[in-house]
Amino acid sequence: MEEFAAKSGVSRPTVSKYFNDPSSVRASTRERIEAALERYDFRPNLYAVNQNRRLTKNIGIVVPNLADPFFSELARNIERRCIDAGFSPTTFSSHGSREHEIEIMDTLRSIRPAGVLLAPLGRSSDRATLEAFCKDVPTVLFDSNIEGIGAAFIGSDPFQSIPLMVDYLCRTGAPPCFFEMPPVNPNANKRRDAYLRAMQRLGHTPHVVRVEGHGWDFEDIGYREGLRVIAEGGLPSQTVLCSNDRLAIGLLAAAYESGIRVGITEECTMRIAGHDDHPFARFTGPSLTTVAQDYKAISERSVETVLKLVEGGSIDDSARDILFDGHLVMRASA
Amino acid sequence: MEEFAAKSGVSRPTVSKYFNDPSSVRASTRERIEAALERYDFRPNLYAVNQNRRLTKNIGIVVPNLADPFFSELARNIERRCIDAGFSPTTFSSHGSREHEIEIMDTLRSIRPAGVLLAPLGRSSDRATLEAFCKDVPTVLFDSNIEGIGAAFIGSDPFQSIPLMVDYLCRTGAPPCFFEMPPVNPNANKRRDAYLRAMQRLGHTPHVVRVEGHGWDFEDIGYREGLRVIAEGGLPSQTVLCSNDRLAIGLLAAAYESGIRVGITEECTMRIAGHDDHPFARFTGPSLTTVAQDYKAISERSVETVLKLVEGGSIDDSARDILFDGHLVMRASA
DNA sequence: ATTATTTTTTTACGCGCGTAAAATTCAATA
DNA sequence: TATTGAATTTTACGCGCGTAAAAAAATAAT
Repeated sequence: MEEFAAKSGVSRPTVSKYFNDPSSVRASTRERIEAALERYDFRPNLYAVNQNRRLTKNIGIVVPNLADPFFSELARNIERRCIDAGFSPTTFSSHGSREHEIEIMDTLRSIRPAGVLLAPLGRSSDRATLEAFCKDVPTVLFDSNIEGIGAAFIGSDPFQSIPLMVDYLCRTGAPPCFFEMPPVNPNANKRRDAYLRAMQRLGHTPHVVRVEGHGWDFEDIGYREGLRVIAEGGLPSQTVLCSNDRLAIGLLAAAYESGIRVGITEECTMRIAGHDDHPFARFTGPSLTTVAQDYKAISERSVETVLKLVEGGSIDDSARDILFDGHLVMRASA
Repeated sequence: MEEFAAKSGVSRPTVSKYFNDPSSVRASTRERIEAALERYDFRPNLYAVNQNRRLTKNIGIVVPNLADPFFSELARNIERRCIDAGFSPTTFSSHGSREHEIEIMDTLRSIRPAGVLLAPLGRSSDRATLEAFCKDVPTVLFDSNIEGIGAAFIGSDPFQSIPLMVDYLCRTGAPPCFFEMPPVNPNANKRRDAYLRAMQRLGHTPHVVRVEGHGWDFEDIGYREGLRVIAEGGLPSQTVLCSNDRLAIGLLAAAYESGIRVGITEECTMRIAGHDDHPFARFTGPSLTTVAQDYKAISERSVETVLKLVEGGSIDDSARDILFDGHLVMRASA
């Protein structure tokens, strides 16, 4: 930087200032630096910069499972917004495991992030670890909430989205049963509760089909348990609302294999709906009717919130928990 | 570290040495450091470490599209192996765009990686950029090759895997046509060529169905163009070998929507096969018959190779291009 | 007990930059 | 032209560590 400053005819601290904020130097100075930049393509050493800055420009993003296209899309969206705001996002995946999540918190500390966007595992999370982390680093939770942790939470409102789907299903055919696996996070519980409430409000008897399974191979659980439940004739209703799209995708596969026609048309004997609008939901056979989460709003608000924290702002209570509405995506399966 | 060294009763350089390789200090010294570590949980500042090391322990991983579970799995596998070898992997996704790929190369330079594992976009890649990069940083290509770039290439052998599938399809029914989109990388071309060759060898007339479409939304292309081709009755054979699984997933959706029964059983009028054993291929309706790439072997060898380069080894010609065999995964669709 | 070897300590330097305070220059205003 | 305030430069310091060379200490071999 010393050399480069000489080449551009300004002092080193001025160059340093330029790289931290080009608009903070006089226009004529800026031109000189940028002219030199063309010729020598100098760039500050990332490690030296981060070692000396009071606060890095790093933003950590943590999702429970990057192999899930839902989180992959969400993470990508968030990354882009961070970059546009002049920050350096780094995404981590907990791979559905508590140990990984803890490991990531440790790694995060070592990169000294200005802020973190965390979609926690949920039930598998180690509360103490996350709590300690959030005390040290400005952290915003998204997708899945853990009470009392993080400066804010941004997600979807199951008590809006689930009734939306239940209403639709009841209006267009038999009232749905609810297909779920042991909950991995609070969302799953809330979705079930929202289902129960919505059914009761409409005067229908709710039926929850809880199948076995653990881990994050949701499709596999939906498929295996779907095969079993169908074979045993154990579905209390031929309209099935699944706790999430991935489970629904598995159940669709099971139905297909069992020779059951799924869909809204006359000749079909079963209806299956999901929740989330998973990127693959368009390409199942039949295409999956679902409730779309508002990716855009969630990622936008999450980044906004964490950046506000980073810049020293505080979150007032009205913005602590933000829940966005989902919207119905009607396709062929229900 | 100064303080911590005092607490553990050894000198700072000794502590530094310990963190670089715990086995490089005497056992008694090591115990004293680790005892102190329990009480004070000190950890070296990542940025200071990386600024001063001749070579960082960073490994860059670049894939064309992390939203594709195929690459997501591959990347995860590679990451784990890097960590186990004592390195710090960071994964980047080009998101299917040339600009992103170039941007990533730039970012990579700034983290001064010891080595890089690169699955290039292929045709959209900027050759000059990659070439320049590989000259500066030990780089191993995987999945998709670009002639003359990188120290080695690790991938699958389409001239083994495609004939495997073609043989199977011909043996069990009508010879397949080949369903492809404009190739995004050399793999796609090689797969088509391998198909042509395999058909000729078996004495059948090959038919390539090339549909329009660009970008990395393969399912969408398979679906939209599938619908069109089916409606126009344009498939030269009712057995279709798709260039990759994602295209096949789209085509399956199109067939379903067109009321065509796909599968190997009597009542089915169409067979569809894919290539890659995409994580979702098990859950399509019907489940997708495909050729599995050897994830494990590819990731293992890729990491081995780049680490060898990093540690100063050189790659002899016999290891420059490594192609692993795929294996047939027979499911319901063909 | 002496020598040879390994490990550790001491000493010293430098990595490439951020940052703070004081001194200086500059452009715009009065 | 004098004044003022902002922008810049100068000066100086420190971040937290790696690393090299020489000196000292501990261990192993003779």
